[in-house]
Amino acid sequence: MEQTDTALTQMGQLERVTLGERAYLKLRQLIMSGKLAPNEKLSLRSVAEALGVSIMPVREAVTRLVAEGALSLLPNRAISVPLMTRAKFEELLRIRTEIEGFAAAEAAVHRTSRDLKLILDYDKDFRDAVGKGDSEVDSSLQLNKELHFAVYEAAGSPILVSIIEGLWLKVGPVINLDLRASQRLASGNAETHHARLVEAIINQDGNAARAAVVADIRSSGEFILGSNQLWTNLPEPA
Amino acid sequence: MEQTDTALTQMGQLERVTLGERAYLKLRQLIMSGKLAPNEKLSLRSVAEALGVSIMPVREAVTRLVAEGALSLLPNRAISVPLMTRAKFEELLRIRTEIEGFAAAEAAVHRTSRDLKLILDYDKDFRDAVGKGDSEVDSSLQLNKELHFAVYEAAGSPILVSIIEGLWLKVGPVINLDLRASQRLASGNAETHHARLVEAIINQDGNAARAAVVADIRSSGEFILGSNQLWTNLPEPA
DNA sequence: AGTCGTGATCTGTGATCACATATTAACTCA
DNA sequence: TGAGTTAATATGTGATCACAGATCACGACT
Repeated sequence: MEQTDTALTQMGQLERVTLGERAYLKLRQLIMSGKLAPNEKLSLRSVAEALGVSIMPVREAVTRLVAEGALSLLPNRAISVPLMTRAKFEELLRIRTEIEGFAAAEAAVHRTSRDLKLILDYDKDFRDAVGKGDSEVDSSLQLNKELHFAVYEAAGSPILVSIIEGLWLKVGPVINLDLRASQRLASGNAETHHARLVEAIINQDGNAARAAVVADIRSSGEFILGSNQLWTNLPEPA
Repeated sequence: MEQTDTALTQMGQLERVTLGERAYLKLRQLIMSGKLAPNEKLSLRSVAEALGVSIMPVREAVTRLVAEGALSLLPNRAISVPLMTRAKFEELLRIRTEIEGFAAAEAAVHRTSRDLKLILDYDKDFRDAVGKGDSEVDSSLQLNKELHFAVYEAAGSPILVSIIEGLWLKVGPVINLDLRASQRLASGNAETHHARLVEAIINQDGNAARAAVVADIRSSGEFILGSNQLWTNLPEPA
């Protein structure tokens, strides 16, 4: 079974992406970027038709997303984007500060120079996008996400990253729906927090990195808590 | 829409458990309790036959478990219980101490008297089961789990609990497979840590609760790291 | 008008079929 | 005896069918 290190052994397996996986990624992206509004309902068949596949792959994707809490399966057999309550949002905020703070601290300590370079790049891209103003809100939100995850990846713990992805998936719709409306108010703080975060990671200062991430999360969280009166009392849509 | 409070309004919805859900719970329990050994392979059709259903519910269950990392989908189209490496086990240990420690601290602060009563009950049951010796290893492991989760539930954060469930699901096979062999060595420490944990929760001392849980996790973790040479280098079975 | 039944339509769930691909068995040839 | 090849079996993935239950629209009756 042993082989000399030929080109064959290095070729790497060509990835098999099933339709279910692609449907999952597509829906996931839609949800996380806020393209699907909370309480929006969707059906297997309509999504399947939109994606040009049968309902089977969609079933698989929806099953996963429901298991992760990114979609909700109402007792009436209806699939919907779960609507956020103030209490749940605050719960997520508490958990995120703890876990993402931990990840940032680990990242600061364990980062490689490669990690650092990536983080610096994303930070620069983010500042550029924000500088361009409202025309780049979508991409600046995207870059904000990529910067955060570049940091979390640097912690060298895939499991931790996947946990955080799950949290962002839950909080994604509200964050993006809200911040897209008025990005400017929050982005000013974001740049400050990001600067502190990057500096902490450069200095490999775990506590400072944690503090910066916590402040960033709290800042955007409080902004949304203050600006959005919608989901405070919204049991049912009109 | 408003109704007087008649028997109809109190009846409560009768829960709808799909076959897929039941298959998921069954497999999940098997995995978490170590009944399925790491690297054990299983097929949709064989599981379906064992459960007396078609493969559809099994597909759904397996899909979820794979998404949670509790099962692994090999590139050869084979479903297997993922085998643990030393590095991954240590990674899980680090994450668990952080997250479960946080949950315990929150629990100590936010617990109600109802929560406390439940925790005390489970603690007593656990000590009883351990006292009965090796005949009760399975139930003492089960009670250990229930005690831990009674604590985590007391934090009042369902999302946090589900995250921890995911971690136990990943770490379950190894833990149970190993501890079942020689429960006695670890349980002595466990009782000590549990006692400290319970006391901290009584006193609503968050830091002490966190320290106790962290010590408990580290203790059992190091026991397994020391006793089990298996998965250090086990790329393939015979 | 307001309420209740009734039919049509749409929903998720489960079973079955179809298929490309892996795994294994048997076999051939050296 | 052993390597290479072929036939057979088993696998996950995807599509389609069947069905119970939910939703909605329309109409009848009070």
